[in-house]
Amino acid sequence: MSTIGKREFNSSEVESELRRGPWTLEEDSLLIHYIARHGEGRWNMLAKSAGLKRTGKSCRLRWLNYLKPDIKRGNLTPQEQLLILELHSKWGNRWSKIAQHLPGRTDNEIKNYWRTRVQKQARQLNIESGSKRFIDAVKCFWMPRLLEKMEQNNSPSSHSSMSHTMNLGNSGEASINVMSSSFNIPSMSSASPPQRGFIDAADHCSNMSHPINPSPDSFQFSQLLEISEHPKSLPNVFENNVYSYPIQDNCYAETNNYGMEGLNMDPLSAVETYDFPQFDFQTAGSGWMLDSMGDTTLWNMDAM
DNA sequence: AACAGGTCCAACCGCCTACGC
DNA sequence: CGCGTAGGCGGTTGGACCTGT
Repeated sequence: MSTIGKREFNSSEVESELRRGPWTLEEDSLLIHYIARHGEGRWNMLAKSAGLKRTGKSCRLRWLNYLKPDIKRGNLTPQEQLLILELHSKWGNRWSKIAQHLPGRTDNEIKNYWRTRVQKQARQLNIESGSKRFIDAVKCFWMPRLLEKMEQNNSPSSHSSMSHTMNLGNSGEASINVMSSSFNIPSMSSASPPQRGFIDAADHCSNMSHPINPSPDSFQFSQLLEISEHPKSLPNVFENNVYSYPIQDNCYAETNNYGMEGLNMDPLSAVETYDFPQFDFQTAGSGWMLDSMGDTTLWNMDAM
């Protein structure tokens, strides 16, 4: 056994001079060209045949997370963030499963997003990120805000709601248009007494019990996104800001109108009327959530 | 300019499962 | 059934980069 840097290597690793750490352009090129000619799979053999001094695992990871042509780069869109939040509330840390529903995004990227942004957010709010409270808080506050942001991005000069229909295709695939103004998120200014905080609002959300079919007066976001655990095909999820998922054949019937008249989505009335007695962030001012939505990423709490 | 602390993400690690023998 | 191997997954880490002082 010998030591290189902080890590110990066994003799076979040293003998075969396996490389570790960042990939060089030359290595990337070797891998890309080899896969272009011979395809993916049999990674250990591939590594040897391609002349790479890397483990098969390392090659696979490099290809899947970085080199594959359809990998999307750059910040996650609000739509993608929204979908991650929803899917995580549904499936937990099943990153690869979640990634299947975000074409071009890798499980690693989603995992990193969750750990660096979402968990950080939860820490700052003193909520366990996997807890029901946090999920409820996400559904009550951040999902509506993301939806609003999506709407703003979609039609920056208008406050009109996006059009929303759902088309069930022949193959069991459906496109779901999201009508942000159609969510009956409990209005904080009316449904909750003053001086109640973020957590209480989350509790309020969690106390809403709904049947599978949304009623005009009550609807939870998760009911909108009944996504098949076994997609029949990789969907183009966010084309033209329209959700498009393969869904189970027997779900959804009435989705184009949730009767959300009177919904109070005004962030000021929803948030500013509250202080947050349980959290330190109340000292940051009442515009914290607005500030957090000012960036392209939801979880920018620098303003706090 | 220099430094410290924080953030982000590519890459690695260990564990698990599937599969072939 | 037991064993070895490959591939896949989620968790963790190292270091480059960014930001504030």
